[in-house]
Amino acid sequence: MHSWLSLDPTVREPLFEQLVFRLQEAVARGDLAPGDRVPSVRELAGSLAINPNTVGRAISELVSRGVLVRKQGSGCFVAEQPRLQATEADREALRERLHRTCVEAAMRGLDADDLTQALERELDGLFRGRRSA
Amino acid sequence: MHSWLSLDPTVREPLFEQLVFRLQEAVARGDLAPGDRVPSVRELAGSLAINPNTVGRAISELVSRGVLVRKQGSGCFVAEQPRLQATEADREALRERLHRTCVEAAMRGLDADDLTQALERELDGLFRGRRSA
DNA sequence: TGCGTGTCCCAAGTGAATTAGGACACCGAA
DNA sequence: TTCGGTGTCCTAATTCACTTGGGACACGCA
Repeated sequence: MHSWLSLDPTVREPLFEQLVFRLQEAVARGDLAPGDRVPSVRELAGSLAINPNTVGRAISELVSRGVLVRKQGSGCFVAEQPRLQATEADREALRERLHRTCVEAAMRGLDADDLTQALERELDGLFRGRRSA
Repeated sequence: MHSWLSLDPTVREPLFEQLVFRLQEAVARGDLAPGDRVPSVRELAGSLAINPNTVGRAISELVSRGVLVRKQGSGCFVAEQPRLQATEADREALRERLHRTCVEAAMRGLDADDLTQALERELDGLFRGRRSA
């Protein structure tokens, strides 16, 4: 179960951040649809062999982002209606992230075409059939 | 001096990684051209108010990436000839980074067009006049 | 009522990052 | 040659986030 989840303890990225990303990835890909119930904190902790507190921290992060909602006594669920519109802070964060990606890529011999093509492929895999307008 | 440098101690990103990126950014923008001398370890440490060892670590990272070269007794310089071609590992790292960026963006209400446009703007600012082929 | 759920708290261990101080080898100019 | 500036390396100590372990409480549902 939870085959869409797997954490790497050897990487420097904190476990809770890895879990945050994995859960977002599952939602983005549709493995977890709006309204779906997320495995319980203790269940996730058991199958991932990590501490329930660490799972709870990841869940809290996603709740604060509006990706998940909590129901005291019942469990956590994927938000029924995903974020409608991004904030200016979100767009600024995206710019900063892409800026870093471009600089790192340029220093490793990659050019503009490499970046454009790589992004296109990623978008094809993720937004297939949901491209806006 | 060194107006192209500024570190933020409040952010969780390690100082030496921030410095690595800032130096790469300076090279990518042309603030530091191939052959230019980088301020000395002790000078940089002084103006940034950080430990010389931390600066040395950042320099070492860039030397191992081929961005800088060291000259014992003279100083560090921007490599005369930048990386010619990227390795497969570089491309894989780029894919992974873009994948994360796309998932994060999707969870915040941004769509494919937002990503494409943001990348285009970034490339315009960075690769202006150097687009390949 | 009872069980499973999320939530919260506190203490301890672990590891990376950073600092501090010192020492050495090399280059170039006086 | 001498000397100052440079990169390089080492060790110790500090700081802080992450993670764990254990326990406790409130809530919802059968």
